[in-house]
Amino acid sequence: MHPALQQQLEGKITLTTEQEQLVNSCYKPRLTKRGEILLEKGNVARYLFFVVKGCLRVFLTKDDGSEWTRFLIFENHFGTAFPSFVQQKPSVAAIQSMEASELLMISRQDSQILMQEIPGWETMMRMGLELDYIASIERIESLITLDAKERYNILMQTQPGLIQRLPNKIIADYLGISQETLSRLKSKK
Amino acid sequence: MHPALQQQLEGKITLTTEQEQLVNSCYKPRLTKRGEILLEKGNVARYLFFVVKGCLRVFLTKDDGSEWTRFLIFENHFGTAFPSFVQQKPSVAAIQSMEASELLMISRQDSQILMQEIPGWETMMRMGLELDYIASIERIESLITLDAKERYNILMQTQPGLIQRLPNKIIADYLGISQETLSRLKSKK
DNA sequence: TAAAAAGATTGACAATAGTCAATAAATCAT
DNA sequence: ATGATTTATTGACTATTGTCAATCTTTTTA
Repeated sequence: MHPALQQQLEGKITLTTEQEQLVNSCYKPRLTKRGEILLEKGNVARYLFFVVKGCLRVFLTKDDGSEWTRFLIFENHFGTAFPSFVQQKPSVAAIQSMEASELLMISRQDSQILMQEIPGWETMMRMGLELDYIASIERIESLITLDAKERYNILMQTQPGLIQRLPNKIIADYLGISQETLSRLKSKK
Repeated sequence: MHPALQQQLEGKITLTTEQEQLVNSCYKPRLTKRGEILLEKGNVARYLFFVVKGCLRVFLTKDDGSEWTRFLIFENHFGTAFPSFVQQKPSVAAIQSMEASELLMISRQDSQILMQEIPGWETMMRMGLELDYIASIERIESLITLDAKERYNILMQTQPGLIQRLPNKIIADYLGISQETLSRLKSKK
């Protein structure tokens, strides 16, 4: 099993040899180039991605060409265009690799097989889901209660690496502001 | 079993008599008055609520007295101050009954007992969680991609009942705008 | 390394939304 | 019903953020 995945399971679940083989057969490795599109808007998100190395972004596009970053997925985290993946319907969001990345990917069907076949796997997934949901609740809170500057300050405190690693434009999208506004915030504070 | 809860389980899970008794012993009924506080900020959210009749709101308060509605929970939906409930830590949000309401409530511990004891219960919870998470992702999208007027129009299309039922102030909080702005949007469109 | 491309900053102005205050309307309780 | 309280609307002004354009900087690539 991939060591990064192994580490992810540590303390949460212990697998028999057969179970480990099943897990291995479900997760497919994938390498991406910087900028590579993993899912186009309008297609169904067939895979859940685990980022071993690199960074993905899930983003929205409008007809006028503007873009909005819905989520960023860093090392040792799972992510995908979630509504599309769960409901297996066309995605409104696209997924792009922000850096040359190393991924493990699993289909919805295989994910369900693991939940059925491996006792404790669904519990692990459910608990992961709870944490993702909590993170998204906290993002909603910051969007409705804070102004742009406060949101930026919090991001700097909680995810300083993110700011160094990604272009301004992406961070601005993620915060729900224009890149010019972000640029001005940075000089002000 | 309460018919509203029964209906909720329909098509998702079938219970034996013993299982049904276990479920019944876990869900406690509660009646609330309009305006009643079910959880104060700073306390741990011990219960997940199922709204049989009425409406709850989960809201944030700041020191200056301003309030923000994080979530609204209507008939036949589950909800609570989720981060606090899952992690059993003090809540930043409070919960209030917006109308005289009829609720069923279950503790985190009892919820876990049901997931352990009843095959399929955790799957049902996990799938419910997926849908809640999707709803929150869509709310994030609307907050970062749409302006106040667009958000209000969508709310009017998707939840017209909500607008008639709740005071302006609450809807404004929920949309992340001031009540004056909401009042102006309503006359404009 | 130089040219080209992409990204970041800054200025000027416009648009959106917030705040404070006054008034009007609706709801509640006696 | 009626006075009291809460809620909603409107006006005037302010603050925040967005847009467009120009310039500067960094990164890529040939």
